[in-house]
This record gives sequence, C-alpha cells and structure tokens, in this order.
Amino acid sequence: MKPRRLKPADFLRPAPEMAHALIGCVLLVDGVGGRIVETEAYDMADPASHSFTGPTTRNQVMFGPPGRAYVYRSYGIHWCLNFVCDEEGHGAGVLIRALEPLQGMAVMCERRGLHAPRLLCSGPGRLGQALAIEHDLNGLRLDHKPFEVLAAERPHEVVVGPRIGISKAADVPWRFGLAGSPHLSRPFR
DNA sequence: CGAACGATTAGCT
DNA sequence: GCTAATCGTTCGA
Repeated sequence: MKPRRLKPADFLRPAPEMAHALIGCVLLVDGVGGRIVETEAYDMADPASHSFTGPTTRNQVMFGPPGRAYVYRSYGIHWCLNFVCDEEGHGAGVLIRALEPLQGMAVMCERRGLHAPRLLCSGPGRLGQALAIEHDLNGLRLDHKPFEVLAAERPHEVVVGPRIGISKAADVPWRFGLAGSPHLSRPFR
C-alpha cells in the first residue's frame, strides 16, 4: 500500500519535535529524492536561526503558514531546503540535511557529477544540488507539485546531537539522525 | 554605500 | 585538519 502524503496540518508542531518526526519520511522533488535521514531544528528563540532577528525579505517564508518550503543560499554557493513548521508567525523550521537516495538515482548522479550513492545527498548543499533545489521553490507548499513528502512506513531509531556549522547555541541538541545510516553528512557520537 | 559574515563543500596537507 | 570559493543578506556609517 502507498504511504500517506503529509499535509499542512502535519507540520503544526514545534521544530525539535517536527525534526524528530521527519526522520524516515520520504522527500521527492519532481519524483526525485529519498528517505530523510538527517534534520536540524530552528526556531525564533534560537540565536542560530535565520528567524531570530524577526521577519526580513529573506526569511519571511519562515513566518508564513507551516508545511511550505523555505529555501536560502548558503555561503553564496549552495541552496538549502527547510520545512516551515509550528504555528504561522512562529518562525520555526526544519533544515533537511541528508537523504538516503531512493528514486531518480541517474538524475541525481548527473546533477552531482558523481556515481557514489554515499555522496549524493549527504549534506544540505549536496541534497540541494541533487534535487535541483533553487530559489524558485521558496515558499511553495510541500503537499503540491513539485514536492512530495510521504509519512514513514514504520518507526525508526533516531539519534540526537548538537547541530553542525553554526557558532551560536552550538550546544543545543537539535540535530536528529537515522541511527546507523551510512548517508549522514557526519556521524553522531 | 561599504564591509563582514555565513544552517557548506571540495580539495589539499 | 585547514582553507579557498563565492555572493546574498544584514548592519553600520
């Protein structure tokens, strides 16, 4: 039987809870993607979050309705994908950091210029490149084309740790991963 | 208007 | 482990 597709109401949860719940779900963009194996939570009370300083032109989508995509450019080079969650106006989101590639392997390999499944989607920038995430997807609903987010079909063992690549609140354990997955951007310890 | 700074990655030591 | 690449956003003058 086919897994259930997540709808906006499924995203009405605090960021850490949402980030935990997304592990094991499947993310597809135009039919290309895989299982979510790594996430990070951010919210308005968090000094490391883009939403911390309040709404701006860049982060306004984070303050809009939950269940949408927040896309931003990182280090002037990479596109990263977040899911807006919690209640509208809360500025909460979940950064999708890594996938286990499942569908559209050939397309992802071509976009990444690789054939090693390990490195296709194991990192937020790599994932963005493999799924062709660009700024035109910013603000789009996750339950409409080209997105598809499918519920996990069974429970998964989740590991928790501190977030990566930030200087503020680096000790907050808001990074979540699928235990033992070889597709994590970095191992948990 | 200028300057500093990344929610990163690849490549080299 | 260290650093360059590269550019939009943000903040101060």
